[in-house]
Amino acid sequence: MSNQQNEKNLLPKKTGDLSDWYVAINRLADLSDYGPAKGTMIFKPYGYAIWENIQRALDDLFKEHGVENAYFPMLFPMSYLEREKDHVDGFSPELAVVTHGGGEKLEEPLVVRPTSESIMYDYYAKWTQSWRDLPILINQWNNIVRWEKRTMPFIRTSEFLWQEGHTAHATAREALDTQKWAMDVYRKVYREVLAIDGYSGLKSAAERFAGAEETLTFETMMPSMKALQSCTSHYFGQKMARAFNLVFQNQAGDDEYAYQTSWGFSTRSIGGLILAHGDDNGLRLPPRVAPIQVVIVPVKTDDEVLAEGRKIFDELKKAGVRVKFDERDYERFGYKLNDWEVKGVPVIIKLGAKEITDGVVSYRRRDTLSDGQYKRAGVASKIIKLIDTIQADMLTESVKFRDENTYDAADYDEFKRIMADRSGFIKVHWNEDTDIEMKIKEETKATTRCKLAEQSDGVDFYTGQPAKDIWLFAQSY
RNA sequence: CGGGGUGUGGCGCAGUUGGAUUAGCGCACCGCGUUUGGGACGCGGGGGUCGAAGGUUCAAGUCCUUUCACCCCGACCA
Repeated sequence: MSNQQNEKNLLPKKTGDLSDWYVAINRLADLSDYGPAKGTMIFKPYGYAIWENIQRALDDLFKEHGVENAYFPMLFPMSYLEREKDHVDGFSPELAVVTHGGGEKLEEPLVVRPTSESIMYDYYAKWTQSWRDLPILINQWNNIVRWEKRTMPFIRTSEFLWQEGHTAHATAREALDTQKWAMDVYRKVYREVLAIDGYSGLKSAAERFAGAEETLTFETMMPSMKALQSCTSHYFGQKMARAFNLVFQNQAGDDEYAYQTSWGFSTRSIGGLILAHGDDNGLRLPPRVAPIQVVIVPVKTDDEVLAEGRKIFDELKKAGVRVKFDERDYERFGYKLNDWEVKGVPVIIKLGAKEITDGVVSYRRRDTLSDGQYKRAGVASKIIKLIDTIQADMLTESVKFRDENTYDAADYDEFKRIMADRSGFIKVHWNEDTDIEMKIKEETKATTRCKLAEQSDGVDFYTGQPAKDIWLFAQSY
């Protein structure tokens, strides 16, 4: 933290130095801590609980689709990565390599997985003979190490957690459908669980995953107007299968390389969540990811209030709400309210003698900071409705923010003006050209985020030539 | 990897320019009491050897040398 404030552990303004705010909120909301080695982080219980909620949402959707979980080793020989040239070129700059084990130098160094395509596909090849062995639909929840030069808790760390799904199919169609299915799942979880909307589409050749033929991405807008690449889904065609000799005999009796996909969703999403929804008072968690959805804070911890608090607690718990009753008697009322506000709990119930006398339940919504009351009788169903409303409102807010900061640019001058004046996302007609892309990056710092699915007749904003494709540009995180 | 910065109780910092009594402050922590409808107050406590190593000096947090680490800004990335 840079300056004076924090006399009382208060949070800096989000509208001030975003980096200060981000670091402070991680500490004050008890989300994370720095690890002892550069770029590593500790997921504290409250932060990890958010991840568990995300995991559950994704995992359910994967399994519904027939994807099974498995686990492959974290260490494998360097030679595995080297079997696909683009793949190793993409990852070698950020590899952690184990050269010694048991006090002796290893004959062949082992890499700590930066992603698992190579080791998994080698085994897929061993397991596959016939078209009947396909598809293979495997996911793993694991950790990944990439030696990042510039790190930030959750957003980019040397070690991070994610899931990586890896599939092999008998046809290109099936693989492409799977690639798209995974992105649909991701988009759904971002929207419906994290209450964050963004843009999805195909990456340009320059921004594509190392070794992939096509990469689908979901790009979300952060308050700095920078884009956060929030998850990706790749189509490999037969490229990886060739490198790993993943061959099957098709129904006609011919040998054929399998068609493959991989897709990943990482703990970076938590960083996006913090940045997208947080405000000057701290974290704001959408109810579906919130480890605690409702907290009951007693004004005084006397017997009457405690008894009533426990009753409300039981009712909400029975109704399936993740609820906490803050019975701490060594902290004051005001302190506790602020504590839960910083932690982003969606609904705070304030319980005192007044409420008991009047037969009501007072609450505050964290998202809007507005207060309200319900009749005591049947309060659980009201709270559940409130939780749904908050979830929906936060998504609406996110969509609005995204749309309000997305601009069209007819030509490069306008493009440059927008980037310089207010930043944001820019939609343009453009014919993909890597040289032009590089030039734009140099001049404006903006890069292509993705090619949107929509198409229309228009003119290329850079060259003035006819163009159908609509591309999204922004500065990336 | 380039540029900038910082290492002093758990956290945030002052002290370093011009070396010198037992190294300070705020928050946090412990005890007691008074408080309690939006981050309480009083009194009393505990805790650091100044990132590390070496050197100069009668004397080093402060000067010199070396070294390590982390943070921020850029190029690379989920």
